[in-house]
Amino acid sequence: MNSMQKVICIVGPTGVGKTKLSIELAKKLNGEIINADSTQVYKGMDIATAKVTEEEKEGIVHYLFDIKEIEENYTVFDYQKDCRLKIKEIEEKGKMPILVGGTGLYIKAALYDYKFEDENILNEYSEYTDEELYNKLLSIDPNTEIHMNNRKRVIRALNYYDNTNTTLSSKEKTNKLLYDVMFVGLTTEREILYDRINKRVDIMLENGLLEEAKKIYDTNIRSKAVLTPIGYKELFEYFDGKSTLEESIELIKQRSRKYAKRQYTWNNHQIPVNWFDVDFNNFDNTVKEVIDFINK
RNA sequence: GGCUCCAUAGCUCAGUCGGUAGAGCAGAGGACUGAAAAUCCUUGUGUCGCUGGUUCAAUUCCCGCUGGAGCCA
Repeated sequence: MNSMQKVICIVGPTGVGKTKLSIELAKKLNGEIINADSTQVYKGMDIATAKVTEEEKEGIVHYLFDIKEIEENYTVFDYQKDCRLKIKEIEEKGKMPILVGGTGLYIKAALYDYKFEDENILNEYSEYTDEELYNKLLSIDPNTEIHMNNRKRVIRALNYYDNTNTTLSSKEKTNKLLYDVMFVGLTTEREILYDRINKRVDIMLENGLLEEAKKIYDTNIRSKAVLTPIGYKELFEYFDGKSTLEESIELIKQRSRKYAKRQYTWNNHQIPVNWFDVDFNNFDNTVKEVIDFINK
C-alpha cells in the first residue's frame, strides 16, 4: 500500500500570522505554498484580502493566488480540482505542499474526499419568497435540515435536485482524509486577536485600501468576487454617500472580528487542529515550536 | 439664581396606572459538502443615579442630593 502524500495545512483566524508562518515553514521544510483562501484567488483584490506581497514571499513559490479575474466565478468545486492538482505537482518535485488560508470549506473539500459532480442547471428562483422556496424544497426533500431563512442554502438544495434528480440531504457525506495532513493552527487570546484585527484594518487603510476599493468601485463590476470579501462593499456604502468613512471602517473591523469567531467554530469542530499559541514578541519561538512538532 | 426635563443591560432607548423589567445594536455560542471573508440559527439579572420618606411592597409616588440637557433672568 502506498503511503499517503504528506501535506501541511496552516489554519487559524484572520490576523494571527498564518502567512508569515507559511513562509518560514516553506523555507525550513523545502516547501511550496498553496492558497486556501476563497478571496485571494482573484486579481486586484490585494490589500483587503491581506494577500501575501512579492516582498514577503522571499522567493518561495506560491500557487492559486491571482488566478481569476473579478468578473469570473470560482467555487469550491473549482478549488478542489485546482488544489489537488497543485499538491500532486509539488509532490512530483519532491517538495512539501503547504496549504495556507482561512476558508475552511475549501480546505476540507480539497483534503477530504468530498465528492462533487459537474452541474449545469443554475436557477436563481429570484421570483419566489423564502417561504415558497422552502415549501418547494420540503416537497422534494422532507428530510432537509436547512433553515427556511437560509435562502442561499435552500436555493442550493433546489439546484442540486435540478441537476442530479436526487436530494441534497441524501447525498453521502464522507469525512476521510486523502492525504497525510498535519493541521497547524495558530491562535491567541481573543482580546489580543481583536486588537490586532482592528489595527490591521487601519494599516490596510494606510496601505491604500481606499484607493483599491475605489478602483474596483469604478469598474461597476458587482460580482460575487467583489461582494464577498470584507472591505469593499462597506466602503462602497461610503462612496455612495450612504455612510460616513468612520462608519464603514468600523463595520469592516466588526465584520472581521465576527469572521474570526466563525473561523474558530469551524476549525474547532470540523478539523483536527494542533493549536499553537503565537508568540508575537518572538515569532521565531513559534516557528521553532511548530517545526519541532512536525519533526516529532 | 429661578423653572422644566432626563438619569433603566457595554451602547441607544422602551416600560412598569406601585408587586424588582425588555427591544435593537454590541458581545457570546452554534451550523456549514458548488456564493463560505458568504449564508443562517440560538442567546438579554441589570445595585432601574444616590439618600431618606409614604406603603404590606418603591425602579415606579414624594422630599433632598449628584450629574447632564434646555428655557428664563
